[in-house]
Amino acid sequence: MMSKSRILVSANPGSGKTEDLSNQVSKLLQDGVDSDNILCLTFTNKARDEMERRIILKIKDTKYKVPDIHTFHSLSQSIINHRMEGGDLIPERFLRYQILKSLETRQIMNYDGEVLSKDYPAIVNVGQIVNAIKFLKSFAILPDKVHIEELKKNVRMEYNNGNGVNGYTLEEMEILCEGFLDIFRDYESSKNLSQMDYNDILLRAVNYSKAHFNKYQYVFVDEVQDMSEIEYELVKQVGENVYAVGDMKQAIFGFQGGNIRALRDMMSGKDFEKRVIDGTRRLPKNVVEYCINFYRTHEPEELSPELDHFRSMNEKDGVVTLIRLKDKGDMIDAVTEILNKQNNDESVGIIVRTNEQANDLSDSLTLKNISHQKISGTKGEKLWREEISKFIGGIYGTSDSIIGMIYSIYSRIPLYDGIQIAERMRFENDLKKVLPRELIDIREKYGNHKNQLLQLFNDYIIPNSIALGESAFEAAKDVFDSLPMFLDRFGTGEEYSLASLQKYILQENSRDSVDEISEKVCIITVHKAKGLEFDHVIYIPKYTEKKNISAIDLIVDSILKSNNLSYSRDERIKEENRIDFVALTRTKNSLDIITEKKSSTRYDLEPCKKIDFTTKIVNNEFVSMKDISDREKLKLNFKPWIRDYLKKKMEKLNNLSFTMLERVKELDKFVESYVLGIQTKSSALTFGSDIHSYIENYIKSHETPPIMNDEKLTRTWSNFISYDKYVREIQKGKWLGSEMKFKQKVSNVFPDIMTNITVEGRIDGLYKYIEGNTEKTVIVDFKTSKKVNRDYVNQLSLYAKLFSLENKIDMEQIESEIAYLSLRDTKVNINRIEKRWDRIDPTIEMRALEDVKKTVEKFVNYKLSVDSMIRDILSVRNTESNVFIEFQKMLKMEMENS
DNA sequence: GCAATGTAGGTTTTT
DNA sequence: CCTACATTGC
Repeated sequence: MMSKSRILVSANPGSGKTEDLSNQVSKLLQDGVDSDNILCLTFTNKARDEMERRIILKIKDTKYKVPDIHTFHSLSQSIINHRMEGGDLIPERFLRYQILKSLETRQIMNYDGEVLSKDYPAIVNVGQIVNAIKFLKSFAILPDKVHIEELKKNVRMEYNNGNGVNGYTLEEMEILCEGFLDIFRDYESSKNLSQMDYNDILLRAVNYSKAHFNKYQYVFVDEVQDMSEIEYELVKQVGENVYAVGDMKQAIFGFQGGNIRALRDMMSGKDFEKRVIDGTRRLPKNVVEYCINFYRTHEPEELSPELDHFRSMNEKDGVVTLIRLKDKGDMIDAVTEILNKQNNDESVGIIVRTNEQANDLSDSLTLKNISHQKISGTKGEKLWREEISKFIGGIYGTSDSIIGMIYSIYSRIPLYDGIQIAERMRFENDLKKVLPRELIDIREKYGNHKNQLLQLFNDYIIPNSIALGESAFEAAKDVFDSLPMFLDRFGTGEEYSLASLQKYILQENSRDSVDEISEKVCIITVHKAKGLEFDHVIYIPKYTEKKNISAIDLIVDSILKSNNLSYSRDERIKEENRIDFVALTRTKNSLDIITEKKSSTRYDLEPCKKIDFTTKIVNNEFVSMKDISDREKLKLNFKPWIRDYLKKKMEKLNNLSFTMLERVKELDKFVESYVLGIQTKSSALTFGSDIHSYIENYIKSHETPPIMNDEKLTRTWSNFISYDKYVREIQKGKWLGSEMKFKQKVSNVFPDIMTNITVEGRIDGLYKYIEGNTEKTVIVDFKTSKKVNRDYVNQLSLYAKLFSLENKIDMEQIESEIAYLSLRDTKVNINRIEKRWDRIDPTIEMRALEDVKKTVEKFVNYKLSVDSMIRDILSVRNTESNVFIEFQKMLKMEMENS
């Protein structure tokens, strides 16, 4: 083989890449090359095992030793170990937590930790930054290679060319650039010498092998199209002769640094001898034709000479079917119908684009009793981490967090008992009198979260997780494994707190998946399906055309650019085509593509059969695995109580507040706060109440607040001072009071609502001024919200009405004003906190009062007819509250069984 | 016909 | 989280 030292083999899907590699290896051995001089490299452990299996098969009857077969990471690890520089792999949770901490303490964004941990794509969040850091490091870019002025210049250029980021001003972006660099630095310096992330392993190996490392004579690389810049570097350093096999059309790991540029260079340059493997054994004729057509249609510019060699050596014709759904909800029925037609002995791969799709589909198939396997991602464990966090919160915390713990699944308290306990806790200070004995014991025994945390996991959380099922156990074990590193790093000093521990626990982690395919029907993402084949494939794509670049992507692109590297937006679109190509080429027989009709044109190519599918069954309600098992359990001892409880609870609620009214519009929150008694306090709330009490003291007794060392507090306060100036000097007004409570009968406020309940409001500030000959009274509500919100008008309209009734002043003489003291109209914290005061227009105010009236009516109706409330509770979707879901589920069952 | 309300979507993929 | 667009209600 090695007439020339570097060979690049282009191999179409199913053409026998691994087979070719193992053949070449055994040929070398037969030619007398020593095993020790040969190295095989793969990307995944799975591929490594497969390669080993094939080679052993080839040489099993010979005297040859199996050569080194490594993944890129295991090779790197062995190089590092060789240099006595071994280290610990840092859990990704650590990485994420570190980033969250930097984002928060440096106040880079105008959001608090909870929001920054979620993946709202419009907001620069932890997930985006993790990806960015990993991506940059795959190009060997560390903070010292980020030149801030260059970076900003590139960003400015994009903005000047009209390629800015939606929702971010140039000013924000420039500040964000600095923020990103700070976070990157924080992250790198947070690790000690022995701690490494995946990219550190490669980076260190490259550096060490540069110094000196015994080269292998021959290096074989599988899936060469997925190689990142540093992996390419490593190959060049460890091997003299290179035999690389890959397929550019299957490069789908660009997000991970998979660098098509390296492959393009190899293909176009003269360093490598180019070869192509002929034919495909896997794919039947029609599928091959379809796939060629697909690639040529969507990538007309791409030179892919190996496509001319993409010929089926499979005697079957095969068939491609495009199933066009009228409605997205029909998908499960389409899948079911296809599965029902399958031969039970043959394997079916249901290939999806995202883990979320995989989870949803798997749950639906379970509901239909269709046995299958889901090769899962790691994102399904969020719920369990939340439950662990809530439980720990109550074990180590006080008051409100104990109520949270009572409702957590780990307390093992049934919902009914939980409600009773939460109720009693409001009047009873002695926990021993209300909490179950076991929880009291746990609080006492493991009461110190610094020292007994791991023991608590050992003794209680992990055993209980086992009882809760596999995914609960996986989640708990995963959290447990990553705790020592947290305690070691952050467990000392002032920054250690229950809150920081909970933040750490709530972060996602990525783990190696070890799933082997064992079922005939298998749900799998495209990326995991790479390298696999099935008798039949059902592909459910999720293709989205529109691509607005995100803030963090622009920064990453600009950093690459200033390092003379590039990963263009075009490349992102091309990768999407390749992802489809990989999915389409996994089948040995038939290929079914299921897509919504409106987005089907992309796949409407010859040769394919087209079917328009509409389901006969209408009901496609989402129910999760957990629901099913719980339901079964609950049916065993079922005693209806929720309806009565809700009724009683509603009967007791006889005094409305504005917050309560707001919650009526979001019943999940209403149930949480007023039925279950769970009060959540956010940092925004603390901030708001601090400011409000400063203002109260100032208005009532001219007290000035204590020295503030918080930027946001200081600026907000200074905004209040300018408002005060405006009131006294411009309006010539006089403060009359602050924090004044008013209470009225609802039937006084809204005469056509027949009820005995009352409504209450608290006015933040009140002043009067003279206009012409009339005295005007202004009621003021101070807001520390980031944004102007038109709902506030409703609140003020109600308060104005309450005030006019209480003081028998005509509504005409009352004006209301919203004073925003802490407006931040940007996503990035540009260190500016704006102010504005809105005098409310009387006509708008009247309309707003009508709005309030509707909500009050709704509330009164709920009190009168608990069944109408139940109906609405049952129709709530998309809630984030686990307890509410539990409540809803129980209620539903109760209603169905009564 | 317009306002109020609901909901999708903003990629996402993983050694 | 925030916006844009679709659907529903009066």
